[in-house]
Amino acid sequence: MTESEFELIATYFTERKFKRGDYVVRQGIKVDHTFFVVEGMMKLIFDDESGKEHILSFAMENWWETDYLAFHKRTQATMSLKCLEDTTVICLSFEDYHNLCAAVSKMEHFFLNKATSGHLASQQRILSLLASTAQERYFKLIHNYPSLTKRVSKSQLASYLGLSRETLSRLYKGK
Amino acid sequence: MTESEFELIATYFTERKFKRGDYVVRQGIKVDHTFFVVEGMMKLIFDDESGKEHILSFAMENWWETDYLAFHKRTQATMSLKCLEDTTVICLSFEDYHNLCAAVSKMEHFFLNKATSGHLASQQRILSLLASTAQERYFKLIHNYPSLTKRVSKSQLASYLGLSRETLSRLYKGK
DNA sequence: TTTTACCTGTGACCCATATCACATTTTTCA
DNA sequence: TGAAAAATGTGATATGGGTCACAGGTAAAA
Repeated sequence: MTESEFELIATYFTERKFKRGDYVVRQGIKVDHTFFVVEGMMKLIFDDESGKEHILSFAMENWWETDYLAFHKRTQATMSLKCLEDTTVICLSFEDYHNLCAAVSKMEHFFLNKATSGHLASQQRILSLLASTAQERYFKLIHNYPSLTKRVSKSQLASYLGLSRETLSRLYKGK
Repeated sequence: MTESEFELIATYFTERKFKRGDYVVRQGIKVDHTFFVVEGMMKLIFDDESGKEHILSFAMENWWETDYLAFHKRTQATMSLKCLEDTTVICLSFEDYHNLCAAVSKMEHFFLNKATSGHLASQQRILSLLASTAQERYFKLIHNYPSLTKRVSKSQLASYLGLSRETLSRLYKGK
């Protein structure tokens, strides 16, 4: 990517800073942007009717995240994006996302790669939900993302894995 | 899309026909192609150590499917793609996939859309595995894909939903 | 530094779903 | 068309993981 391409691309972006606990996207509110994490960490969550929170993903440095369904369908969020740490993001609006793809085919290629690997990762997660026990899923997670387990609480991990914090706590007796 | 674009694109594709029960991709064998379903139906499955089959997706007409992880990483399949009906597919090799994207930016755009919607669908499925009961998942499925439930057996649906066929059978007493 | 909120572990008990076993019906294809 | 294979329903029983409850620990914020 050349200097001039980089400068062009930079004009599409806006930087914003959030505090731990802040919502970047909130359930019920229209989603106009997708966000790139420069520094910090967020979680993409769904709060169900019973008040339970489910974690769809953790977004760390260099990840793009938003409520993609709402972003692409131009609707209200059904999920929220909440900061687990003070976080700096770069914002890209829906319009600019498409303008950028049209203007710079390298960016379209880049987003294709992102979408593909996102799809792959989700598929692997579905597989582990279908085929693995709670224990296997937990050990696979700490094996594949050791840094994650150092940055988030056990309760958060439990919610990501789809189990109760009590059950997670019982999985590593003496481990 | 113009006539000449269409003709160019067509040169990248090869048609193949398979019988019900045939494997299009087989666990352990290198994956060189992605497949577009012209007619028929396939399932993407993972067979675990205990011999249990898990269904990752059903590929019906107009869907692209393969073991994407193996396809993109240029490795052996960890999943299989098996025909549920006699099926006609169009094959696109890894090389041609990239050549085509580079040659025809509309195709790259098209694949970006596919990957994005694939990612969205997977995310919704993860959410339903995390947040919904077996019953809710089953009723959501027949609501969202009524045609699917008419083409595949209950055991296959159970496997897709991540539950035993016995449990599925007990979910619709009087329904 | 103190207060307050959040996080973690653990026991007791419960329930949704799995497993096993068997009978019956439906579909496939030779 | 007839035999073999696959799909389905249903009872009995087992179990992984959830829920509730409480206590002690750790971190954040005023």
